[in-house]
Amino acid sequence: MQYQFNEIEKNWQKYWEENKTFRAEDNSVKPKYYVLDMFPYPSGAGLHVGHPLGYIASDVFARYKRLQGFNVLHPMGYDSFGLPAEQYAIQTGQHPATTTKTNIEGGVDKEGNVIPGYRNQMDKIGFSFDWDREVRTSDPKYYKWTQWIFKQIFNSWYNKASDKAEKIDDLIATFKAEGNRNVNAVTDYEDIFSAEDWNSWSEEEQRKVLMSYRLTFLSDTWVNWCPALGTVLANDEIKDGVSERGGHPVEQKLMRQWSMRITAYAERLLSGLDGLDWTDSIKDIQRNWIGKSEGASVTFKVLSPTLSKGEGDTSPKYLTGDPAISHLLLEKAKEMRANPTPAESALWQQLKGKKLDAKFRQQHPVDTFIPDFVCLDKMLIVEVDGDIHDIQQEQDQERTHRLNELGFEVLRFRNEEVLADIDTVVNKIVAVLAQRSSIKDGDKVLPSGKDLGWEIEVFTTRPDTIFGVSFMVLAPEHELVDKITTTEQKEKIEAYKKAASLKSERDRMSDVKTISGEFTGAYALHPFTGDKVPVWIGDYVLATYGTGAVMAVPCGDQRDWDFAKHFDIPILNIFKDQDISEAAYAEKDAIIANSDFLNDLPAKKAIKAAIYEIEQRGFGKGKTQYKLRDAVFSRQRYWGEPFPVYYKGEIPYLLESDEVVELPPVDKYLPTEDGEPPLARANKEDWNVDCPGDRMEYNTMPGWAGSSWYFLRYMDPTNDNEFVAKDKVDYWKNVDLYIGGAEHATGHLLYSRFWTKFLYDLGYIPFEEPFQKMINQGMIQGNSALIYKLFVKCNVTYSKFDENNIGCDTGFGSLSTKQDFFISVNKLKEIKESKANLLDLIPLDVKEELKERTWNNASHQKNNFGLKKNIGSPLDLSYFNFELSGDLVSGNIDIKYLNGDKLNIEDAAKNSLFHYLNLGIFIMDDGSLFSLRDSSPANKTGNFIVGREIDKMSKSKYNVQTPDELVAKYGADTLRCYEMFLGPLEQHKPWDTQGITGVHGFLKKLWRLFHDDNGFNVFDEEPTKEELKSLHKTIKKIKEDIERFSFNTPVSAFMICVNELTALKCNKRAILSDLCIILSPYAPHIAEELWKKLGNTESISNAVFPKHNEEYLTESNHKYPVSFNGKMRFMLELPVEMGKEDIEKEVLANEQTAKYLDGKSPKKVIVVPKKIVNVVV
RNA sequence: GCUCGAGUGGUGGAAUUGGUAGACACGCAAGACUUAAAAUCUUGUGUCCAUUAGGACGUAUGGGUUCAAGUCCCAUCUCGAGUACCA
Repeated sequence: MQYQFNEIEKNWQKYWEENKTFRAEDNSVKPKYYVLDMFPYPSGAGLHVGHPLGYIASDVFARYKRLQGFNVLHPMGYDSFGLPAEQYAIQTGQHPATTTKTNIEGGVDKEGNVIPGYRNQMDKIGFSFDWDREVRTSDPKYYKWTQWIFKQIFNSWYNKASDKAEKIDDLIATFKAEGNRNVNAVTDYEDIFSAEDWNSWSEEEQRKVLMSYRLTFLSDTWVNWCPALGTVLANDEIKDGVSERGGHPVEQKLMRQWSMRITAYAERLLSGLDGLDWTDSIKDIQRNWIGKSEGASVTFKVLSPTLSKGEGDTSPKYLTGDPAISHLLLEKAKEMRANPTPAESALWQQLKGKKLDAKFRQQHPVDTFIPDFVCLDKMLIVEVDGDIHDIQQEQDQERTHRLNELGFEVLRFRNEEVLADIDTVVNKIVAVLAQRSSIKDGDKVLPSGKDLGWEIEVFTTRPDTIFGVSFMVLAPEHELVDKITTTEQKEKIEAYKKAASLKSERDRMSDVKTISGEFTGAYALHPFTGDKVPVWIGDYVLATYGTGAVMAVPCGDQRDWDFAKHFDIPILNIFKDQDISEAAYAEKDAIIANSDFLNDLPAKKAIKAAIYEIEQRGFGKGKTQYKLRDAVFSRQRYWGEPFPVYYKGEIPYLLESDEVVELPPVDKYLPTEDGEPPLARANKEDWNVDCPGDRMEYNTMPGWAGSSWYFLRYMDPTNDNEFVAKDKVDYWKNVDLYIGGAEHATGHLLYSRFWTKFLYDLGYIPFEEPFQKMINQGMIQGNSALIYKLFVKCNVTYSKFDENNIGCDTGFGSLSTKQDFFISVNKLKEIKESKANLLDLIPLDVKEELKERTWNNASHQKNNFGLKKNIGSPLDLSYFNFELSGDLVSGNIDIKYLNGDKLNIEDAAKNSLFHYLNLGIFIMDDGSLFSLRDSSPANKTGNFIVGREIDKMSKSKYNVQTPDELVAKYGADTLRCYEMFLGPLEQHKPWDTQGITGVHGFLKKLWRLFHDDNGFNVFDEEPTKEELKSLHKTIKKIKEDIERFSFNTPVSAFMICVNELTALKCNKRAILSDLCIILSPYAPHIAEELWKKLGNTESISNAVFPKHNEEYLTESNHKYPVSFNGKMRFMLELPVEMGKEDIEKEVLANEQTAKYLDGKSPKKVIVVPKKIVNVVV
């Protein structure tokens, strides 16, 4: 009786659907288990054999868990918003909803192509999905809740104090009551405001401030703009500088965008990884992406250009007022001098005319102020304050602070003090003057001028190396560059900036080797030593990371070292006993030297000490920095979730109603002429909601919005009141096993962790991580078929010279053969190996014909020259020259025309895509020629072998293998077992159908165990010991293998078991029943069929996975491999319970032992009971 | 460059904690059945030497630890993935 897999599989698939066999119960006494596959995007191309690989593995596991008594949730749905459907809509004008539906449910597209439909394809493979829970992200019933989550995020801020997201209402209450002074939030808002400030602001102003706190916010951001796709892309959607989808160029553009403040979660996203059962590689990728670095931020003061020249400007400057307002200041000063207070007047009498050995000026403008008295040489300011100063102390403080920054010391006296005891006042001034050095004495004193007060803030992970700083480098885009550059360097700096800006992102990335930079002419002050440090610009410093500036430590950083060497900047060595003459020493294990208070400390301690000291002295602080950027959340696209947002002017508001905002109809899926996103084409009345403002939001959400929370919706897919009911999410909790590709490491897998943590913070779900255990299935690669074509050309060159040897006519022409030549790949190899010319493959008469034709073709020149064919050389006066050449090109051919590596030429040529095969001559593997036009197929002698290449499986390579064909030919059970049998799930492997016959044969063999020629043939006899051993050995192995997610080895185990039982001619019910159960996760259809034939009425998925019985596995004897010096020589069967000494005796007594001892006596005998014996000679 | 992973027959791969390397399957070869083909079945199949008996060599390469290494350690090479001037 034959194994009719097609019929069996159809019947059981129908049975499962009708009986809802795989429905998951929301409330069950059974323990829960949640098995999830990554969300598929339903493309028109349908599934290829690579897609179901993960689904089969998860299905095996889900079915196994059911047999183990778990209530299993194993759902499937579609991430159905996305770019391809929209691109297709733009091309064909069809609504993406229509094509998406066809891609899922099957049908015929506009061009008449049959679309199989994801659902139909999956059904054919016999998955145990609970289809009642299917979700589609593009369904308004689904995206209603995506919008709802967006609203929650909009209405939240991140409280660093509690380290979680909180409601924005609480923050507003705080602002109202006490301003933001005590708020510790993740925000880009830098100012401090009071409750009064807040309450005095308009709603618009308040909303602007709140925008800086919300976890999703609108801001002008530099984004990756892809002109070809007409939208922005997230960092993870770009690979190698081009868009991941389509490979289009990407440029930087400043746009007003929604962003998600994922950076608030950077630390938790990082630390959360530790508890996850994911591969190290994925964790590493995420760690890398988050990019945490700890260190310090340090501020360097910059010297003014005058001093920076090197020699310094030592003469005190007379004009110290802000040049921008100098005329105002001078006028005011004159006015004040004319009307001094009595105290001012009294003091001036003591100070004027160098009475104190220092020249004082009265009412002299400095910066934007007019202090009462100034000594420019000693940079001392003396102020005499009246009563008015009692109520403006804050302003005075600020003024003093500013003047201090400029290098001035400020002495303040009160009116009464001066009038009461002027001598004491003067003495004080004299004392201070004596302490201060003259500006002429050194160049470290900052001269006055508006150009001061500049600072360079840098971030460093190695504050311990701060004494090794010998220069600083700014990114060419750094805002200080223009200000600090000296006039001498201006031209060079401008040229460098221009060159750097012209370099594209890709150039900058690819050209990391070239060292370039330019000196600004300015110097910074080392905060510890006070040394002058030259400030350079260089494009190895990125404007977008950190502060866009670095303190360069050439001895400890290779890039700084390279830069210093290249520009001949001194390299200070601050490491004890380290040679830095050839390269920088970047390891953190060195001892610090030449570094003041850091000397003799190991790096780790030195880092702490340095940060402490930096903080103490107030020019920096310890800081942690992340590479992770806030995630851009707007797409200028149609086919995505609309935002529940409208605008009044420029201010966005959330729609208050809970109603879903549906995608409005539009006339075209293209941007408007003003460059607005497609949704701008919809009028206000086209939307299903009332827009209370000026307009709706025109952007849509990115692809990752819907997929960031879909695993929650499966728990409660039809709930109209909540995104998921509390009791359901409390029961199902997070995903126990997640199977999918590793390509989402920095996208979906990071974003869904972010949203999960957010929903957890707000108390909606009871867990913080969405996917506890994850397995990344490897890619199944396509095995492309290549056909090689040789173009044969005859090139002719000719030259004619006149009597004076001057060329008067030259030319070039070429003709090719009438037919192309296709070459069997083995012939190509032969030629290559023998290093012969490819043209040797071409028949002589063809080459002669081509030369002849080329000669005739050149008739005009020929007659003109009066020359014969093939004569002449460049030395002759006039000549023709012929040359044959061959160009080898390869093209892909559809793998369905292959039998092994042999091409079925006749069938392939019938396909319009490969019509060119009709025009060619095939050089077969035996060297014979074949042409579809000239010879009949019967005359064909050899075979035509194609080249093979491992590629990504894709339509354009004609190497796609669909599961449907294989299911039709071998059945779903065979496909399932074969895909698992191919190798470890995680590994990448090329697809090859050759081995599938072996797996198919195994299922046929299984079928024959239950049947003979007359039909079903199973008896109730008592099983033998061997039969029980074979079965229980297999039960044990299957359980162990599945539980450690080794999906390939069980298939071998089943084969071994079936082979053994076949050899034993076992047809006993007790054995075969259990075999059916353990096989059912892999081959569910045949298992169900045989289970039914065994007399069971319920589905095998309700059966219980049998427990193996150790008793059947233990044997009385063990076959010991006996080794001599580790080399296995013979086997010796001994009783299991025999002790070590007895085994040793037995082995040494054995006659074969004598042979291997070769007369020597054994030094030592190692006996491992039930394992091995090793004799050391 | 850095990080992670992997290198086992002609091929996919197995060997779970150091204990018989190459299970299972493909492919190939020979044979059986058949008019023939397909299907099916049987046998063989790491490499080399040897008629056999048997032996030598073998898990990318070179060292090491061990009674014993595909497995552990060190160095090197190759391939794959991620990332890329991240301070």
